[in-house]
Amino acid sequence: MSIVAETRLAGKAYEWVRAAILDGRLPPGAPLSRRKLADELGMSAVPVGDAIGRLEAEGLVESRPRAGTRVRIASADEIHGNYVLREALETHSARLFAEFATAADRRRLTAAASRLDVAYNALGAGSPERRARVERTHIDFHMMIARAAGVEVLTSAIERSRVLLFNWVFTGTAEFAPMPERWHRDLAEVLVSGTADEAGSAMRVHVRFRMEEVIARHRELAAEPGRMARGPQRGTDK
Amino acid sequence: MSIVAETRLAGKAYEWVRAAILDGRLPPGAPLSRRKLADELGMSAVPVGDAIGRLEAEGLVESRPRAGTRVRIASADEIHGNYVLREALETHSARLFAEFATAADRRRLTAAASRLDVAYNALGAGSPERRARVERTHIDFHMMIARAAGVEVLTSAIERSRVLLFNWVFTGTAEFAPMPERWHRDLAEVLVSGTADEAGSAMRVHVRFRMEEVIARHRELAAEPGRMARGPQRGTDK
DNA sequence: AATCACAAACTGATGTACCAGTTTGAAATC
DNA sequence: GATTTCAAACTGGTACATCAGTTTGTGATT
Repeated sequence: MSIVAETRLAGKAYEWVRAAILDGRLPPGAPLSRRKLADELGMSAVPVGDAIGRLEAEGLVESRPRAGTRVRIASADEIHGNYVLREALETHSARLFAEFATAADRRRLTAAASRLDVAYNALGAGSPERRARVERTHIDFHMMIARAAGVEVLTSAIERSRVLLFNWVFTGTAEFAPMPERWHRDLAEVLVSGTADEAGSAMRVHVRFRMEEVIARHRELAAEPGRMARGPQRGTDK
Repeated sequence: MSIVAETRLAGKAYEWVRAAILDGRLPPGAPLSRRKLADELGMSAVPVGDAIGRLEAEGLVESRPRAGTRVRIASADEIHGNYVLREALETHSARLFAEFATAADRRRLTAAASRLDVAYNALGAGSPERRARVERTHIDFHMMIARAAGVEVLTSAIERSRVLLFNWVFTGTAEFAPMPERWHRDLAEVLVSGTADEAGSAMRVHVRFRMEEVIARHRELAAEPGRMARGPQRGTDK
C-alpha cells in the first residue's frame, strides 16, 4: 500500500502471515499462535498481536478471546457477497476504462488478453503451481483495467475483494471447467472500443461466469471433516 | 459489525476514537496520544495502540513512528477516489434494489425518500447540529437501499467509504447549495419501478451531484493555516 | 470399552517498563 | 529583535511478565 518498505515489526508480521495465508502455507482452518509466530519471526508477541488484529478486521483470520486464532473459513454467503462486491467494483472500473483509458492502455490490454487466453487454452490439466501462476496473471489482467482509471482507492478495493476470494477458493486444488477460447479477448475488445454501458455489461457477464461453480466448490471444501477440534466451540453464536 | 458487545479493551478504544472522530470531537489534524487516551479510557497503552493501528489501516488516522499520531487529513485525490468508489458500490446496490427488493422494501424506500426531501427542504440555514442530523438520515436512506440486497459485504463496504467522506467533509461547518426539491423522491421512484439499468443510471447521477462541490469545499478546508506544527514534517513524501 | 474428570499446557489480552527517535520551548548567541 | 542551539518532555514501538479462560491428553471410574 505504501512505497516505502515496512519498518514497523507489526507490519512485517502482517505481511508475513498474509503472504503465508495467500500462498497456501497456512490453509483455511490452520491454527495461529501469537507466541510461536513471535518466535519464528524473532519478535515479541505484541506486534504479532497487532498484525493478527488487522488480519481479523480484514476477515482473513478469526480469533476467539482466550481460545486461539485460526485462518478463517468463509461461509458460502460471504463468498457470494464478495462476488457481488467484485461485480460492483469491476463493472465500474470497466466503464471507466471504456471512457477514459489512453490509447496505450487499450493496446496493452488487448495484448494482455491475448496472452491470457493463450495461457488458459494451453493449460489443460497442468500442475497446481502452473495453474496458480496463470491465475495470478489473470488477476494482473483485471488490475490493469482498474489501474488505467488511476483511482487508487478503487484499485485497492478490488485487490482486497480478490484476495479474499483467491484465498477462500484457490488454496485447495480447485479445478474448474475450461473457459471459452476467446474469453478475455472478447472482453477486451468491448472495453477497448465499446461504450461505457457496453463495457459494464460485458464485465458483469465476465465476473458472474464462474461464480456458481466457485460457490459449489466451496461447499465441498467446507464439508471436509476434521477442520475444527472437539468442543462446542461456542463461537457459533445464535 | 458484530451483534455481541465488544469485550476486548482494544475494541472499546477503537469504538471510542472512531466515534470521536466521526462526530467532530477530534477534528482532522487533531493530535492523538496513546498514553493520554489510555489514561482517559482507564486502560494501558497497548490496547490503545492496537486500536490506533486499526484506524490507521482504515485511513482515518495517520501515525509517524516516533513523532505522533493525528486524525488524518485526506488529499483531494482521495476524496475524489472515494466518490468513485461510492459510485461503483451504490450504482450496483441500486441495480440490485430495482431487481430484487421486496414490495415492503419498496414501500419503505418511497416513504423514507419523502421524509428526507421534506427534511432537506425545511432545513434552510439550520444549525450545524440539525444539518448533521439530517445528513445522518440521508446516510440511512442510502443504507436502506444497500441493505435490501441482503449482501453484508456490500453494505459494510458502502458504509466504510461513506464514513471516510463524512469525516473528511462534514466535520467542518460545510455548507452546500440546496438540493432539488424532489431529489430523493425522484430517485426512489426510479429504483422502485424502473429497470436495473435505469436505477443504476439514476443513482450514478445522484452520487455525482455534489462531488465537485465537496471537493472544492475540501480544498478550502485543507488550505486553512495552523493545521500542522512547524518543521518539515518529512511525511509529505514526493 | 466407553465415559468422565481434571490438571497441565496453551491461548489471547493486558499492564508495566524501557528504548530510541521527534518535537518544542526557552536559553544562548548573534 | 531575530536566529540558533540544545536538553527536557513527549511520542510510538517493542519486550517481558502476568492473568484468566480454553483446550486437551491422561488416567481414574464405571
